Amino acid sequence: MTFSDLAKQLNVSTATVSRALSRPETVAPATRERVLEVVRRSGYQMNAIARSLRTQSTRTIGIIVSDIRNPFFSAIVKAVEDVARTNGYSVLICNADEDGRNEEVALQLLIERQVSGLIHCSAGANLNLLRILQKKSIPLVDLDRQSGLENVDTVVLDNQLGAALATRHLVDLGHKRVAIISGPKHLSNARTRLDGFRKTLRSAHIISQKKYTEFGDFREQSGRDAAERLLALPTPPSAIFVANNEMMAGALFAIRQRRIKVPRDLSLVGFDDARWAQYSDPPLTVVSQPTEAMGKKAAELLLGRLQGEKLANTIVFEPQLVVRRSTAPPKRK
Amino acid sequence: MTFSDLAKQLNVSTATVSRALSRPETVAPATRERVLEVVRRSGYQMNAIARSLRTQSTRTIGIIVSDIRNPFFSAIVKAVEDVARTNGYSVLICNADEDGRNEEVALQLLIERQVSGLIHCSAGANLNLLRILQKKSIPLVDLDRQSGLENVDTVVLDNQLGAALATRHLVDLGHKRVAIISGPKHLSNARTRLDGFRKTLRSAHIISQKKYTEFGDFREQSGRDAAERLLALPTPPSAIFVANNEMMAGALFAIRQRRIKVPRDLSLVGFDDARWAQYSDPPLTVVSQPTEAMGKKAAELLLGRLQGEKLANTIVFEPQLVVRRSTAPPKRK
DNA sequence: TTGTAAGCGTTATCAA
DNA sequence: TTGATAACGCTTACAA
Repeated sequence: MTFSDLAKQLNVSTATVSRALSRPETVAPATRERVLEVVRRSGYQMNAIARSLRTQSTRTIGIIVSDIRNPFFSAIVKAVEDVARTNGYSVLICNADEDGRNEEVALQLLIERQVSGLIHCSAGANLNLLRILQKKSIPLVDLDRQSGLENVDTVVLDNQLGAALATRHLVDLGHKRVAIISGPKHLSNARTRLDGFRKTLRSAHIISQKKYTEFGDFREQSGRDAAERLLALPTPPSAIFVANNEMMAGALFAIRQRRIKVPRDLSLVGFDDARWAQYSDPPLTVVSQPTEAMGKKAAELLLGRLQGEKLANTIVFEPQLVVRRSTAPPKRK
Repeated sequence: MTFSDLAKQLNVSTATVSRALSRPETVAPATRERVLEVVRRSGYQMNAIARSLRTQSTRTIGIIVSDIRNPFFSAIVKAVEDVARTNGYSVLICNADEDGRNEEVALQLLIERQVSGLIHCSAGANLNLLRILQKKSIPLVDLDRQSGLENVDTVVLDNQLGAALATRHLVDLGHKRVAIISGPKHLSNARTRLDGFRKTLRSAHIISQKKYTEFGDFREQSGRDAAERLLALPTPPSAIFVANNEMMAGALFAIRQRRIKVPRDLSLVGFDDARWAQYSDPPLTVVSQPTEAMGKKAAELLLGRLQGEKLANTIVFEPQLVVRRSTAPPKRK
């Protein structure tokens, strides 16, 4: 059923039907009622595709996440979908699985589908593709990870501070052999965390040793592998800072396999307070970030842009250290 | 940039451009190359909205989940997105948050956006809206929860068996005071689990007592409340079967607050093996379900339908009991 | 206040 | 093999 069917039935023009539905105040009360009544009775459903083509607006926001199974990103998606839906927008979701090629495909797709805006929280995207967005003046917000584009709204955590909080805590407990399982070098958030870690050690006059610096890819398996290597060292670290929750899950696996007691033999600080961190054995000390708030903010910035806001904003959220029971002073030798 | 711009530049008609891109074999090799070359150089991006309007096909699949933060659903979404993307489909995601009204809004939205098909894993939807889908012959697959519609593809777990496995395990350990924290009565999966629980108790000649049957809404808070009530009983249960992972998280919270020792004072079996279940203290005994496989299957059934498959399939997956350390024989009095 | 008609960017039919 | 043109279902000048 289309407007023209309805129009025939009502003996009015399609324009009137359209107006009655989209801008009711521009239609005489009597006709308006007549139209709306028939629309209700017939169960007519607007064709949003046709409308989008005509208005050049899909009211759809795209989101690319790097790993939808990571609770950090589910929380983001939830928040984004929430503000989208309540503002009459829909969400096209793409999962890059921490893989740059998937991300390119996704980006391509979203551009073709004419999304009104994009929330981007994924890997080292193809900058050229992202620039296409800008050329088409499709607003973009970088979330959690910075693409490096100019004049882009950005929502991030103060990762440097987060890492510093974690490291400081370890240092204050008396740890000297402090290791890090960092994220991949091409991601801004990983780099900043590593940076905060190093600076804090330096300011405590501890030399951050190369053998205590491992790199993963933010996924579980890599955390496990990195932990294995660390634990196999002749003098293994007495504390590890793991730079995201997925790698922490992997690290825990390795640690349990070796029957290492946390925190007696090894202190552990994680990044991002996934729910399981508090249920874990022992409950994990972590740097927590306000995930839902970040997602919400990102969506709001995007909507703001779509409503004409000119300037790009950068919002920095504050991490918090949540001390639980995976950290303790090091064993004396 | 549009076909007509390209056409002008190339001195061909828009029809030729369209053909060169969509059905290259229908165009003379020479012109084809010429067209493709210009398309590449100009960085032209197809407008999928216009195409959708003309072809009456959006190649978009909608998914309504009841709680995206629940790892069960993130796994589903991941799997669905995966097979969608590799088949040239996009995914419009809606999060109902276990709320029927949100679900209606979402459904409305997805219909207007002309999704090619819908994967439905949410609450007791409005059957009338779902019927609209059928009238428009938009294929629908029920995942995890059955809507009650006829001739609909369905992917479910054998919930009855799952609950039986869990209950049997408890009974075999010698528990007589076995409680359940069930999901809401209006959800098919909740009902079936409760059913399996009751039948198993009966077959073990244990009367399932009303005071040991609590209902939640599959969300964390309700699990916590239900556990509180159970634990406040004059003779509390010696074992609880919690019918989903979110409510388990809540229950755990209540249990820890009361400093009840699991499994010494209380045995616990959960439903769905979220990752945290194995990291929990103690690691949780759970009924596990092959979540990703279920999501994948659902997407495949949907694509099958879109490719012309006539008959509705029902696929039933098998749960497995994973025994960890939250269950033990009851304390002797 | 309403109607007419053009137009959004594709695809598909038909003719050349 | 290619081109002219209608059509998909809406919105919006502009005219009546």
